[in-house]
Amino acid sequence: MDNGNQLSETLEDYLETILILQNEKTVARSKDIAQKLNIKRGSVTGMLKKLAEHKFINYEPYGYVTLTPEGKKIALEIEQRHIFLKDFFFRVLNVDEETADRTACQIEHAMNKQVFKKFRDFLKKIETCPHCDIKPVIK
Amino acid sequence: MDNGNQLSETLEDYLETILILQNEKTVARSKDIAQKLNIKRGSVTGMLKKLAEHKFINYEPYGYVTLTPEGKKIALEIEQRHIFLKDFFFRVLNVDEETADRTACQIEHAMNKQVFKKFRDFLKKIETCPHCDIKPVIK
DNA sequence: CGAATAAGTTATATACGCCTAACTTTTATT
DNA sequence: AATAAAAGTTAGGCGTATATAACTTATTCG
Repeated sequence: MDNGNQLSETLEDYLETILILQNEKTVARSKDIAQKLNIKRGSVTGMLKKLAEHKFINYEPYGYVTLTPEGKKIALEIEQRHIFLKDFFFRVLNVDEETADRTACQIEHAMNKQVFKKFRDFLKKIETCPHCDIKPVIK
Repeated sequence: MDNGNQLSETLEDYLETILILQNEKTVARSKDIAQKLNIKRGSVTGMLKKLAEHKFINYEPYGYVTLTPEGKKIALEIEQRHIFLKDFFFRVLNVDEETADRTACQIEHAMNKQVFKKFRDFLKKIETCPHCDIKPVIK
């Protein structure tokens, strides 16, 4: 079925994870990707190949994984949504951190750019309201 | 993998659809479920069996499908979230209706009861704020 | 350096949810 | 009632994403 060039949630999660690992430890390793995503090492390889086919990552067998500019763009987008949404659930709605994180992780794929922007703008607007007294969402 | 008795998004969608069809046409038929979910008739049968195994629906081959009390409870829950979320995206955030609906359809599965309640209470609170002047979300 | 360990890969298998096509049952038509 | 059409089912297949286990390559350390 034609997915309109749209990445699956799973592949988006891989890109996000690779970005986080790059930031945390300078390089993303297969083992660490597996650990973050809570899957086995063996399952990672095939996905990396798929991401490489789409030119979202640079991948050499037994080598380190890095994001291409295109991959990084997507990863940053997803990461930004994740951070914002988690913060909203955690700080504003007062959901426990683990649930906030898990919920953000799913919703970040469901909101497209347009919807996310509108949601962010909406919260920006009301967070300054003295009457509502909303705890600020970290930008 | 143990899913902790948690229904998949897909099965939740089936329950929601069956509920909607019951309301629209008094009975849910395989053909209409397929149409609503945008899948083929042949794909529905297996899922109905699965839902019947879980005791979420009453299912007899070639018969009508009805929700069990347990199934209805879940369906109502999901439907409620859908209506609320769609309305939020459509009326409050001013997202186009089709996108609002599609986004709600995904997020309704991602927010658990606790998170959804907090989100609803949050919006209830700010929608009354004269300063913010939020268009009301229909209850 | 060379053996042991760690990391990565490959092949095979499984679960899920969909499709298609052929078949069966039910319903409608005359 | 007979037959055609509609609805439902079944069997087999596919794509995605995962697991396991055996194997290969890299790294570490005595």
